[in-house]
Amino acid sequence: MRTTIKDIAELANVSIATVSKVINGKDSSISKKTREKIKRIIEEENYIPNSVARTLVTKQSYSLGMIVPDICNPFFSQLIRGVEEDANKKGYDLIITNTDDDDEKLLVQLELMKKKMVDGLILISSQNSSIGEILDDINIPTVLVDRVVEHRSLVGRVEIDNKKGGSLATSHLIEKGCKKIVFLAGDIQTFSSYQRYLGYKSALEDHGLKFDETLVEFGSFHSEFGYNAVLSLLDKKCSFDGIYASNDMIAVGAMQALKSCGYRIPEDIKVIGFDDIYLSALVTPTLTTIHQPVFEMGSTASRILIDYLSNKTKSETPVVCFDTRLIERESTR
Amino acid sequence: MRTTIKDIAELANVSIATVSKVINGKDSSISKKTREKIKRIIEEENYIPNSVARTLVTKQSYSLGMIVPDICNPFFSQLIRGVEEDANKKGYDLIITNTDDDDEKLLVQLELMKKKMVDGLILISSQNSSIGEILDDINIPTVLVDRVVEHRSLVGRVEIDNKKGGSLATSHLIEKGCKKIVFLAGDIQTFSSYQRYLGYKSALEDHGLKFDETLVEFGSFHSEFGYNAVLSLLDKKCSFDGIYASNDMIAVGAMQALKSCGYRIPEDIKVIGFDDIYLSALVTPTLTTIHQPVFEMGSTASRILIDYLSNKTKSETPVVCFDTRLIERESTR
DNA sequence: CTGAAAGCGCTTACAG
DNA sequence: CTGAAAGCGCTTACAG
Repeated sequence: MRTTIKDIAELANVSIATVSKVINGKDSSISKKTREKIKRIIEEENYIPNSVARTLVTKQSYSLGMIVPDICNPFFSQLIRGVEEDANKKGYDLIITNTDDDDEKLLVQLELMKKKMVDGLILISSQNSSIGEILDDINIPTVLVDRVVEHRSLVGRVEIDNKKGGSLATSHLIEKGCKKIVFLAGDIQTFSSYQRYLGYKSALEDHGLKFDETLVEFGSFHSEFGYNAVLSLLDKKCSFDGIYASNDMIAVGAMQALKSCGYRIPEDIKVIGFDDIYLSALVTPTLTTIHQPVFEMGSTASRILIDYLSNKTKSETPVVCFDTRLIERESTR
Repeated sequence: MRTTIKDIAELANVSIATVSKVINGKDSSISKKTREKIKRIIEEENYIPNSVARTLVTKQSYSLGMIVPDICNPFFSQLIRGVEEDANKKGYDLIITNTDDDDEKLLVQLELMKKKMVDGLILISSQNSSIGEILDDINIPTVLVDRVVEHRSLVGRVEIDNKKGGSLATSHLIEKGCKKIVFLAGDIQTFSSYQRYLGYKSALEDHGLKFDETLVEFGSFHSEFGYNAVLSLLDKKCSFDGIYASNDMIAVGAMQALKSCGYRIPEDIKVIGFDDIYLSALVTPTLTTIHQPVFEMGSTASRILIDYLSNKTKSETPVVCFDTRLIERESTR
């Protein structure tokens, strides 16, 4: 049987209340002698307090839930690292789940977070209109990253200016001489992707280029989509000289397809991505992209959430918007 | 205030015992009428049972702990996906932490798992001699992936034949004409890396090549190590015509360094990795590597663990050893 | 068919 | 300086 507070109390000939006080450092009133005796016994017995019991009475689990679309996308694994960095430092741990952009899964996972009594939630969800209501029901303090869903337990948002980033990317291709720029949108239902799409359109307009909807492809955020979309465009004899992808995974898939069809990057077709995952510096040619400070975004999300949990003063909901910047690499040089 | 079982009981005019029974499907003795009434009220109130309270009494949390070195390495994020696939299907969720190969962190995380009452553990730890004792203390049913640490709560292992894989990789380079093969070992303290090292040595011997310790570099499992190790070897005017890296991240870093110094892959120097993470098919040239069925390894680890938790019959500790195979790509063609 | 009561391992307000 | 007691939200053996 596992050692409990009762065992420690018996061994020390004190009450469990006294043991509890020294465990929690509320021992200013406890004599030095008993305090040290209890500490010694805890040490000897390798006693680890049961935080499940503790959570039940204090209503604080010191766990945060983190729900991401896909842990295998380096953008999200880095984001997790950022959250972890801040949260662990403050004594919180993380329960992480993947939605695969599936709202059914999201719902199950939100209920899981409720069951497990997480103190707060860091969420990169879908944007479906029903999500707001569900979050209202669940009612756990939530920080959104790169998403916008209004609901009553929202305590902060961390984001970048996706429209500006999209415009930056598109303008860069135009300045490099591209006239017919494909946009690989990924899932346009996603807030950030839609904003990047708007940025694409506005940059075209700013430079006097006509928007051509046959140059836009919709799909998911994986490299397979980029690969297949490019093949399908080439198959349709669509001609283009630049590709702007909504994230780096898509861009990398697109580059693969181009190379397999004998196109040279950047000579024949230039490619730009979005996110600046480490992968983009490792592929050949290295990928020009829009950098997001992803680690910092994660730690900021955690900081906002834990600040809220510590103060419970629901002041203005903070929205932190990070700057993006263009990282020019070989794929557009 | 959150809805509790007491609220539901009051609304239904029954005792909490009765509500508990219908929640848990132990309602064969409950009249259809009360059962349906209770279900309706649960629905109406959006009642989600508090699993923290449940865990405290049943001693089952339906959570598994999973401790990996680095969630950002695609090998581990894929492994997590494999575990998740099996575990979620069976009603278990995951608490995931990163050790960064730091034993201090590992210790804290093991205590966390104990505190949180996880039912079992899937562990990719370091191999330090003290870990066995610590695991004895912690005493949570554990499945090890790609590691060997004897302890009393070990319930299974999932692995590959790393020595054979290492030999396969090295032999491939030799058959492709390499005479001086560098081994980028990563952290040789790691069981799998050491086995891969033994495979390297034995393949050299089998082919009548002399082992040369100046061709072996030790470090970590990141691309930075591969990059720096190659630069340092070149700096020392060390000559070589093949590189075998202990994982793909290292190999990719090594390729970068080679390319930046003007070497052609595979014409001047051939490169082979280990793991077959998705990245290896995306870099240029594409990377020859030793494939591990990582997703399946994850789901198998989960299956073994949950089987044990369901039966508690500690029969023979199962050890599942998966086959590896060579994936030939451009980097050795 | 239903419920009262004990108990899981803790914390905390209160009494002495 | 220390402890008895109530309570957190559940489950379960038992009684009726």
